[in-house]
Amino acid sequence: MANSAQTSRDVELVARLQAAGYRLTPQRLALVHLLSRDDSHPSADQIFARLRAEYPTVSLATVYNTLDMLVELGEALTLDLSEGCTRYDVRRPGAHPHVICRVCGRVADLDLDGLERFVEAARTSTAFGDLQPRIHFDGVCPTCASGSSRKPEG
Amino acid sequence: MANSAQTSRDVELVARLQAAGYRLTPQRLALVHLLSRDDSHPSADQIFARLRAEYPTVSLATVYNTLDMLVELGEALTLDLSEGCTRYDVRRPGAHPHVICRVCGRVADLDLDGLERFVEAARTSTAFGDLQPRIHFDGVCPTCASGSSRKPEG
DNA sequence: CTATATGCAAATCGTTTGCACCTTA
DNA sequence: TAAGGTGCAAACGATTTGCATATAG
Repeated sequence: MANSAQTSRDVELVARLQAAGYRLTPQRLALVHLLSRDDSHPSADQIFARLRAEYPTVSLATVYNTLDMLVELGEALTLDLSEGCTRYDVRRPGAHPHVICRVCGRVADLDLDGLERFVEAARTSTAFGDLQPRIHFDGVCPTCASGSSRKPEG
Repeated sequence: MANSAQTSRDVELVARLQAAGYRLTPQRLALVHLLSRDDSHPSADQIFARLRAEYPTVSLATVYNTLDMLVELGEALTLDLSEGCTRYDVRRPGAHPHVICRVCGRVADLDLDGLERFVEAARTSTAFGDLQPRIHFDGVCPTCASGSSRKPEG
């Protein structure tokens, strides 16, 4: 247990899984442990690769299964950022805006004043009901903007 | 020409293509004509099917090529709505919010007061630069909410 | 013990690509 | 006629699925 300090999110997730009647398999525990500490908004593939490093027998199918399970429980947020793959936010499962760097793909959470007001404006502007916001901004992160690995403009 | 009345968008697009040095092939003209009148935010597949109805020899590859071309010219907006395929908005190419029905997939444009203010708030809240908003809301359209084809709640 | 998970490999499906043949300008 | 497009079919890559084996409770 030396290298597996637990975060409160970690404990919370395990409790949720158990409460929902899911079996606590080693694969799930390892995944939850990893995800509760990872704020990079990783894709399934990235999660798979990282998990494999400490757990060489896990399969990609199990990663997908567990992610689906977390999404179902409302404990994971899916991000469709037009990259060709879905990325996941397990640390902050409530819907919130993100920024993604169009050069390197880095994703960051965004806390915006006026978000509530904005969503409220949407609710009163459409006949559609039960609205859930999906908000992100494409941009260029400071590292890429400073030309570290690629020029800022084409 | 009886059934091919032109919209101003149609004419505008043809002019843009020509000005950009693209050849005006029959396939491109048919596609542009169709897209400039279609406000359903169709996917490439749907566009392909509709185009085939009047033009049985077009290929899906040409549909993708032409869409890419329009996106490059800034004349088409891509929408990634977590449906497993990209949808396109060629009628209003400027970035704007959308609503999508999570039951039937219908998409509608959304005009929101305070959008500028909101985007401005985002620009001042992150170190990322050159932000482009990607905003949509999942919801339930009036038709689906009224239970026409499925119950509103699980 | 047995319902549930896992791992593997094959299947799916949207999108992209390679290439020989056409066509616009 | 020559640069650029087209259609077809094969290739790709993310995700899903079927199924025999393993295991949590």
